Amino acid sequence: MGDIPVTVSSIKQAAEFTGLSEDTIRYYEKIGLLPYADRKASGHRTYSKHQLQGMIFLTRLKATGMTLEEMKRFRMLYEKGEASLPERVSILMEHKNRIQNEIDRLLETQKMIDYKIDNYKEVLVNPDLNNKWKSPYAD
Amino acid sequence: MGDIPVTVSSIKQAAEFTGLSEDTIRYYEKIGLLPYADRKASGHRTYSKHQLQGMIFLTRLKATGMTLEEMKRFRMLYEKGEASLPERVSILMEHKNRIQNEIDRLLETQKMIDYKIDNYKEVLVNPDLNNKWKSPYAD
DNA sequence: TCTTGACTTGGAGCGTACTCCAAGTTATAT
DNA sequence: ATATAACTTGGAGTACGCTCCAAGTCAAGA
Repeated sequence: MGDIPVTVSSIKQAAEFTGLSEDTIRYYEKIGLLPYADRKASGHRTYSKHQLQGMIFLTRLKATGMTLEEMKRFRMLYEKGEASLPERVSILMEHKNRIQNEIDRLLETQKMIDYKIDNYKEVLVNPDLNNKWKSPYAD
Repeated sequence: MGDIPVTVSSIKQAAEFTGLSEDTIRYYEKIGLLPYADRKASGHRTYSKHQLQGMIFLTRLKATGMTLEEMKRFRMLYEKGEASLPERVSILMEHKNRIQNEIDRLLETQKMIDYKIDNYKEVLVNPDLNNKWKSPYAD
């Protein structure tokens, strides 16, 4: 006995679930980032829970700076099956490293902003400081 | 006695120092994100250390997701002088919050990637798991 | 049956942030 | 003096990631 395809969602529901717009989902399919979706007899797209979860994962990758091209490459590897697992692992690890670098940069900038806010607050309390003492980033 | 203008850098040196391209610096000036730069008699742009530091600060804001429009607004306030200090502080604090949210999202995604990599590694060790047990994000 | 809303396709258009180019001027090294 | 590099301007073009539209089909309730 074969699997029963559990294709439950319309594109509208998929959009609600993933936070993507319907247009964006169609666009992703058009550029090959998402596989050609199953259609009902009417031609309307239909999505399984599994596919929706895959889409959510893609949105996480996108939200953390992966380009559509890289995501597409990742999906292509997935389609190739198990033999591509090591390469998929290395793509994910590389992306994780990029995320770490991004976090480091964000933390540094937060510090810089704190420093600048402190300067601003000192000037607010004692405006004379504004011209007498200029720190880096004090402008 | 007036200040001696310490305008030392060419646009090329400014580009090297800030990591922006020369074209980008000219573009920023064109859209009003950077003030109209001082020129030498020849018409060539010239930048002071102070201006270079301001540019570096802008690159930090940009690298952490601030749009050129927001940065422009920040600079406009700066031009208005001290009266705009409270508003500048609030812009910076808001941006700092956005950075924090971004950091949180990045950390979450890192966790998700770790989870997925772990699944992949289990499948690599025992390929039978690939079809028998599908976790979320396992595709 | 009729109407309203959801969906389809292909393609055009858009916002952001550059990036490149042409034609001309200025600076510098030999 | 001359060649080469650096710079100027205005404007056109590009890359990415959507977003919108027109014209038509399909679905579901009154």
